[in-house]
Amino acid sequence: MGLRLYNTMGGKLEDFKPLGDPVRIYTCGLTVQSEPHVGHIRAAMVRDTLMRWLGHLGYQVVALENFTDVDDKIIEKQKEQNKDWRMIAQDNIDTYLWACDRLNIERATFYPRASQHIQEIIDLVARLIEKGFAYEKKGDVYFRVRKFPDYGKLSKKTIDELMSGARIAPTESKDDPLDFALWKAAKPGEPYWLSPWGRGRPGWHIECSAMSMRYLGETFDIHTGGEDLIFPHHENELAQSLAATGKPFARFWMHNGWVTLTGEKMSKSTGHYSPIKEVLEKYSANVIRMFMLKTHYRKQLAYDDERLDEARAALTTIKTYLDNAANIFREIGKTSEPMMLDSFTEAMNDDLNTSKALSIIYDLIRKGHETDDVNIAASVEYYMILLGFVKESSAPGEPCADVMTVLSEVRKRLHKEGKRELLNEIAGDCVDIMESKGSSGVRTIVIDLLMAIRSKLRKEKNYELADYIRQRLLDNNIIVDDQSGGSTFRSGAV
RNA sequence: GGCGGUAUAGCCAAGUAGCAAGGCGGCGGUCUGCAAAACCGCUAUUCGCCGGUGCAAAUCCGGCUGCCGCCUCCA
Repeated sequence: MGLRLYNTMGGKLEDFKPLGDPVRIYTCGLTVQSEPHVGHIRAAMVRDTLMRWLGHLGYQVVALENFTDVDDKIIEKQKEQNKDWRMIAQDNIDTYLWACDRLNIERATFYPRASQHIQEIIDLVARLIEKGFAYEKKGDVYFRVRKFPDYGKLSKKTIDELMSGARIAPTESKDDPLDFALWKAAKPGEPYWLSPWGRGRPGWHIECSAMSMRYLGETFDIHTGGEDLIFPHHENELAQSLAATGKPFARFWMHNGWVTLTGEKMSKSTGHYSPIKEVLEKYSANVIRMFMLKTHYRKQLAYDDERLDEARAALTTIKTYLDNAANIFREIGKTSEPMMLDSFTEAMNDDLNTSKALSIIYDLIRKGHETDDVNIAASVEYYMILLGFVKESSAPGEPCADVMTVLSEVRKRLHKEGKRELLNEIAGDCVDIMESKGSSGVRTIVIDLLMAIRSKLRKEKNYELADYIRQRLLDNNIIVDDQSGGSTFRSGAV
């Protein structure tokens, strides 16, 4: 059974077969009027997981993620902050991409911006007017919703249902309350571009149609985004695209559940959100990824420090297993045959069931404890990387000032206590360790040396100094574990 | 009001008909100079409530209730 994805259009799981190679994906990115929060990151994480899994299945992927950098809200911000809208947009884009990189979220192939595709937008609007799906009123252009028979199909709404809540803002001059703006006339002081309808700017929705057509073609494979975009954004995007081209638009619509904070949906318009910048100060990329992957992407996800702490604990279990395995096997290496690949594949093929995929990793770890098979450890590592977790490595050149300081303190104390013999042995140990750890970084070598010293001290029952070394390493976030077969160390941070 | 989603152990969370994955926490144990970690074992006779269809239901059908959301800007 191949990949199956839940398609909002149709509301059920469907077999995924791409139109061709590469698979073409469009992700509705941010309207960049304020800082990115955890909810935005979840949407990006879904695209990331999807891209990684498609890559694993052997597909090439071209993914677009847009920035809507000109809209009503950002113009408001410009007035409020007395700061050019372009600078507001750029700041938020910078923060967002910085966060994505920190989180090991694979970059999309392109990040097109609305403001840089005005010509495509104007052309598309003109095309809709020509076909009779749009009309101009006082410099505004509106999409005539009733002209489009399938309107409401994606969001499962009918024209009648929508009518009850529809309203016309006093400034608008639509023929019908349901019609939406494709192009908006500029008011004094607002950014504008010249168009056949006078000075104006794009409405919301039209930029996504214009940019997806420009880069992916009129029909593409998968459209992703947050569930809150289904209506009106995606409904409108779909209507105007279909109306313009007469061809199918996105074949799959994938929508992720939103992130809540204290029980309510995160939303930048209400100010009720956790900025990703702040979250990244408290939690590592891997912890945040674990937090998100533990829950299926279509479900609501409650943001809460307790949940993040729990994710950290869950991640630590895996990390400790891998660290211990690395100590036992010296090197885990890459696996050519990951174990339980069928189960893992089945889980991921089932609409990216990362929750189930993670449970397979834990099953492997339990097996790993029973059998000490290096391929189990290699498999665990393989799956973790496949899910986008960052592998921590002690790369050569890694800063080692912290542990060098500890070593120098220990030497001084040994001098003071007159442990001449031990000091002599250390010189020999140092050479041995360097020879055996050839490819490791200096930091690892220094820690190994400290561990060797400590073992000798423990044999001499000099627990005071042994405990001192353990404490000083802990101060530097290195945890020492004394096990029956010998002592090991691991990094405390995850 | 209309529409959509959701309800599984102390908490989080998979599971769409055949004896309820996994994680966190808790409890007990092994190891141990101490500590920590690690490991092992235990931790839902039951899946919001009521009714129905099946040999069989957390899973299907009907009704009810709670929570969240959309219908206006939102990932």
